Amino acid sequence: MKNSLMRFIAGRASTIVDNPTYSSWRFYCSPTSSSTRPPPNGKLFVAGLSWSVDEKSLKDAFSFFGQVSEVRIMYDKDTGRSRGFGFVHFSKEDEARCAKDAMDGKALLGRPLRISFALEKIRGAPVVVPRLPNGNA
DNA sequence: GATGAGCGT
Repeated sequence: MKNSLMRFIAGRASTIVDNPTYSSWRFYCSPTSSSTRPPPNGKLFVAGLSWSVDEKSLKDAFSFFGQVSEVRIMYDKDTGRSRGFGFVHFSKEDEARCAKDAMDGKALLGRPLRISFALEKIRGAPVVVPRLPNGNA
């Protein structure tokens, strides 16, 4: 909470970093934004990350919008550097909505963030080819 | 020593 990452998100909140009063944080999150239908999973796909952003920085940044349950950044297996995108899991879908609407398009560590709702990625499950029971291949 | 749209073991 006392990380300086907040300053990259909201530049005007530089004085609130060490203050417990977050009265200046107005993210205009519509509680009932029924205009769009987000996937009710609460998972966010965060791309456009800088290559020097790690998971704890992301979680620290997104924790202001809600309770982040999981943060995953994809790193390259060869170079070990981040691939520039990751995933943020929120406890509530409204918080994910809030974080997306608030952080999408804005810059984190100098690079503009591109947030969208994550897809339903099944772990380790390759795309199963639906075999029709007709047997005609 | 670089790069920059994207959907994950």
